[in-house]
Amino acid sequence: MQQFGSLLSEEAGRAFAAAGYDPSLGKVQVSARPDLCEYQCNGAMAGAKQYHKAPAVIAGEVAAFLEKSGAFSEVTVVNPGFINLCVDEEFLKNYLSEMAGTERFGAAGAKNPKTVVLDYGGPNVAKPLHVGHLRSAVIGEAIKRIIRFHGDKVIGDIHMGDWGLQMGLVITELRHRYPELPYFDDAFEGEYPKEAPVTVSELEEIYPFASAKSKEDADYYAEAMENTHLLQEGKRGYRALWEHIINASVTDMKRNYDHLDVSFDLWNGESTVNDIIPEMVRGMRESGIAYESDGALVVDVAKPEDAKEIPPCMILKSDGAALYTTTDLATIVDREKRFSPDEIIYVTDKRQELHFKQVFRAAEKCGLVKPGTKLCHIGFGTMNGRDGKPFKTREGGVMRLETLIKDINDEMRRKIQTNPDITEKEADAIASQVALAALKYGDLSNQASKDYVFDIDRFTSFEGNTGPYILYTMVRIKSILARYRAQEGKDPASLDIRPARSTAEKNLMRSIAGFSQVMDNAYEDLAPHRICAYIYELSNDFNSFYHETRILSEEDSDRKEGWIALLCLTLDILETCIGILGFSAPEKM
RNA sequence: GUGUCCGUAGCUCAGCUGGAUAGAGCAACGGCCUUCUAAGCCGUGGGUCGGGGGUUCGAAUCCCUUCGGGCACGCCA
Repeated sequence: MQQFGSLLSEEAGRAFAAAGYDPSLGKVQVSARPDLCEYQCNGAMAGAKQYHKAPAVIAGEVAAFLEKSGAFSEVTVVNPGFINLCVDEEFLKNYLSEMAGTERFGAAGAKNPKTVVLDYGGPNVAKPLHVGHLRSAVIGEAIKRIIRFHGDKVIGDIHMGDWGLQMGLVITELRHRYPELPYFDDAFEGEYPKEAPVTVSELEEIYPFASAKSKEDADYYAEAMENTHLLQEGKRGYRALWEHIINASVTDMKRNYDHLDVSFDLWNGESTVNDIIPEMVRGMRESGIAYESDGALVVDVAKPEDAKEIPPCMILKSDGAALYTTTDLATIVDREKRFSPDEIIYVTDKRQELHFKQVFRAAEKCGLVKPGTKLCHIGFGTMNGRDGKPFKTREGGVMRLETLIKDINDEMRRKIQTNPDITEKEADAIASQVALAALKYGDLSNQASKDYVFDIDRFTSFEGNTGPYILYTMVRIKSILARYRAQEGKDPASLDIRPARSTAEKNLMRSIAGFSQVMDNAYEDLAPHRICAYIYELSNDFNSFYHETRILSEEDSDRKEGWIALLCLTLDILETCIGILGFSAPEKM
């Protein structure tokens, strides 16, 4: 089914055509002046030049036809040539009824479903998840669901950092601390222990320690480089140790991502593609695209139209070792081979923009993807503290994701417990549910590409444009529907909406009608914040309607049923939207 | 230095494919609970859209310029 806006535009287009003008002028949009009208069409002004006529004259001629269309209850022409419109209540009602009975509430959906690989998350093995990993997970998950809702096939890949110097550092430090372990005994030929020699929390301590040490101690650094190399070459003991580290780390990651309701289809990492690097590099060399420069192997990716010359994409270091770029390119090869995707989308910090530009150009130039494959980087901004600087703990350190989530949960539990209807037992589950909404909505309601200020007090507030406010609205609706079911014994979903009788009711209905357009826009721009803005507006419209309407005590059962049906649809839309954003609503809060 | 993104109310943010009087929330102030969750609703005050130029009937939105800030810029990831 069609978008409501385009349905109205089509009506207006017909009127323009009937009056002898280009139908494409009949673009109808939501009015910027709600005090004057509900929708507006500015086509008369746009067409004035083309037809050498005063806009008001054109508007007048078109309006005469619009009045007959049946879609509008009011058509007025205002200088210099605005056509102001109110939608017909019956027309609106019919649209909502159709929505209620249509899959995805009439959102268009993919005509030719694409296959998309979504690369997000990007945690590093042996390093604790910290707040810097939050945005990729939250935004990536929402984008995955937006694309999936649209009907495309999405494969979400966590793309772990499990293969670089960091692994060499950890192994080096372990070797220093526990030289007696069989992994470090080159003569050892037996089976390595099943149990990991270190715990996750120990790993988390080891990495920063080793990293710091490598910066001061050149010999240590060289040793780590060597060990990285040996690992990548496949040294048996190191591989076994590495497996332990991966397993311990992944288990821990899964737990963290579960708490965020973020899940991945693939748990691949940089190591996944290690074995295909040599062949890829050989191909690049043989084609002559990759060449030696200062001892390193590079691919030129500069284009004449660039404002600034882009440095070549480095494939191999002068010592022959692979880099971040190398594994990213090999990952593209792997994805192409396994999924032949139409599009690969990366959700990472925006500071990696240049890196991805280089990788994408190199991939295209070397033919690693089939022509026409879209490679897209969605760069997000930094999460800052209230001082506007990158978010830190009070002591100035990096805050662990777990700590952050716990803080929000605690704060939310404190608030939830003030509701006397909620038992201590229920409070925990409800608190973490609402806390997740607060956290995700706080992030997603901002434009992804911009930096944003993380303010726990603001996000967990139940007032204003917050996750909890949206959930509260939904809880109110749920509560009414539950009471209705109990009182009348009828299924609210079986009822039909009636034409609006008040402004607030009509506003709510008009907001609902805008759903598919919002979803399409969010999909086009891969912009979760549009969905946030939409549900906030929808919630406001509902709350206004709610306030002036006593639903359950309404005597006129016809009206009451219409309202219940409207509530049902409102809730369904909200559920769908927050589901896409990646959180859910409790029954009470 | 070069490139790039950003600058909108005291604070946090929308709006940017050009359209009427630039919108929310927080904070401030004033109303509304014997009635479906007042975690709400209704209202008031608050702005040279960083500055300057240009294009246009019309600019927060497009172009140029300038100031201020973030970020990136071959052997890290």
